[in-house]
Amino acid sequence: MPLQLYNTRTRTVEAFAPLREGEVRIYVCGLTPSAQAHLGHARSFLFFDVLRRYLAHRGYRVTYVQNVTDIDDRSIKAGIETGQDYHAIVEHFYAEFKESMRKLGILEYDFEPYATKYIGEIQQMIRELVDGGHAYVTRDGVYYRVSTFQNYGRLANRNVADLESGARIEVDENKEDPLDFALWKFAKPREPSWPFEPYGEGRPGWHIECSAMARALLDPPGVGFDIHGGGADLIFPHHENEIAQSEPLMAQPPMANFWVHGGLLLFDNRKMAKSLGNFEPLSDMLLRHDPQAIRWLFLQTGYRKVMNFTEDSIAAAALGLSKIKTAYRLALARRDADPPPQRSEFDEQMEAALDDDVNTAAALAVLYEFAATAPVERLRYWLTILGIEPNDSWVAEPVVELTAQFVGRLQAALDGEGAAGEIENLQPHEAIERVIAMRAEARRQKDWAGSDRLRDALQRSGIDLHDTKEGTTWTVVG
RNA sequence: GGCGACGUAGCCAAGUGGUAAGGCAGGGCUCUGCAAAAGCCCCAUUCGGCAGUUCGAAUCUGCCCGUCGCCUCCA
Repeated sequence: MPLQLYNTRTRTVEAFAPLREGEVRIYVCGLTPSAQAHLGHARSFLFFDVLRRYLAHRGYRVTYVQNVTDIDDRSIKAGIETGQDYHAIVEHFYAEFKESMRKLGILEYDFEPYATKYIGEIQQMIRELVDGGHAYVTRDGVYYRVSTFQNYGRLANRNVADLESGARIEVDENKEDPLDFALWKFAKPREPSWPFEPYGEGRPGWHIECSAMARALLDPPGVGFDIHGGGADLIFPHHENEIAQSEPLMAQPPMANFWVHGGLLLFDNRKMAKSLGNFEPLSDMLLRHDPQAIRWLFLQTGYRKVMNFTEDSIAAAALGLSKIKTAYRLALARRDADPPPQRSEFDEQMEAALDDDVNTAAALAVLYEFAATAPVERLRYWLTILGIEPNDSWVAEPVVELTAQFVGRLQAALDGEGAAGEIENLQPHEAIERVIAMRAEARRQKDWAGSDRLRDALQRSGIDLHDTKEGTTWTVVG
């Protein structure tokens, strides 16, 4: 069974097949870094990261492009108001975004095109549109003539008449039609601009960059690429406009075979926005929460569904993930008994879940079912496909949280046991091991009271003990 | 006003015609000197409401109630 994937273009779930044998080309609309990114951005990009990893698992060579809109009205305005270069602002926020993506375990993109690095390609496309009668020049820019594109509104299931009657479209007497949109904006004083003969100096409109960069990087011949993605809020007008700009110039539309959109993330049941007072930068949120728990939380919900974020939900996800971490640790301990690598029921069920329109929630259920019995190598493999790579923190005790003061605290807790001196000058983890050894000795002598006092001392110092058949392990608690 | 999504146990959530996955929380048991951890088991006669189609509906149709999104920059 091939991968089944929902296609916004056809509004159905379809069997995925690449246009070129063995190769999948994906373009995802990236960030406009004129402000800090938030968790909603993370949800969207996290989904495309999983899709990409799974396509690679299915044996496809994946080319993943995610653009950077490094010029827009907001960054220009902010630059003028604060006296900074608009591009310095963009670079600052984008660097912060990339750091967040790294923490979330998102794979590096194959191409990360900046709009301002593709001015030539953008201008070339605008020329072709003007030459073909799809665009016209006004006093303040070059506009796309929507009336020349028959399929306008098809992706978003809107018809032109309804759109035109809508009261929310601003009236602009420069435009032939209210639906027409800017391809090129002529420069006003102090605005960054590029020369563009014969039309006039200025900068690209928002939508044209994606059309131009997707063509340049994924589809020079104009016969389409495989997947175009983004958040559901981009369907209209952004993706509709991209199609309108691209398809009249193509040898063989559609622009993208599959259009894939991720559901939006809400906070307090509202879209996150500064004006609503529910905005928290992604970088701050990553300071408060385990990035893998955030990914786990998103994996629990269908990618197309609107999802409401709450602090309770992330806490529950973190607990659920911790169970998997423990299972992984146990799997590591019994790895000698693992069967030789071969396809198993576990693999079958994971693929069945992910083949079904990337049903990560179902995949997680499979993971929970097999976590206690699967070979550690398979467990690691599938966790990695989901972007949850087991790292050192999964197996090693988090000694980093223990400072030199910890030993002092432990000594104080041991006061009266005559054991404080035993751990003098030891590193935190050595001190813990020492006390565990002392407790083991006490237990051997059936000195339960003494054993329990040592355990209590560790507990008061923030260390929980777990007795297993293989020996005693410990974890740091709050 | 137009377009669309959603409403499943205390909470999160999968399932979209064949008789309710999974996670968190809760309860029980096993193991253990005790505890913790872990493992096993239990936990919705029912899917916002009301009609209808069907042998059969959480899943399809209609109406109603509620929540949200897009139509303007937006992942």
